[in-house]
Amino acid sequence: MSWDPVYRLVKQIPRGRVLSYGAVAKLLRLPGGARTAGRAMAATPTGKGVPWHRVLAANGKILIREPYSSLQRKLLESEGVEVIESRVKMKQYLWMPLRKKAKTIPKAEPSRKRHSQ
DNA sequence: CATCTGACGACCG
DNA sequence: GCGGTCGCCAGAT
Repeated sequence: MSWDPVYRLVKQIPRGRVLSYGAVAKLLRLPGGARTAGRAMAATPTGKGVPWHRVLAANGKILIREPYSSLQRKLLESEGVEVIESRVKMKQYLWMPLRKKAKTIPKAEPSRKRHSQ
């Protein structure tokens, strides 16, 4: 199975934004749904510039185990994505590829403004 | 070839 | 919000 389409999509996720496995599967119409997207990510080749850490569970939780979970969290936080108890606020960081009728960001941005807090 | 195992998610209690 | 079940399906054993 060629996961190329998956990696191509993931590469488009902007810094500081995330996508869920289910969303990836849906956008690409992967057979098998979210789990297939998960399989693709598990097979992600490192060093190809694929921001695999920007893909989370639908509820915003980091599902993978150590040591990758720690790395994922670290990478997300380095992009300004707040991770609390292995979880992020999907409502806030979820990204939607801008297509014809897609709305923009649900709410706010990763706050590239002040450092209040 | 038969089973098991997940980087999932919707559902239910 | 959390844990268990079920459907899904490609690789690994």
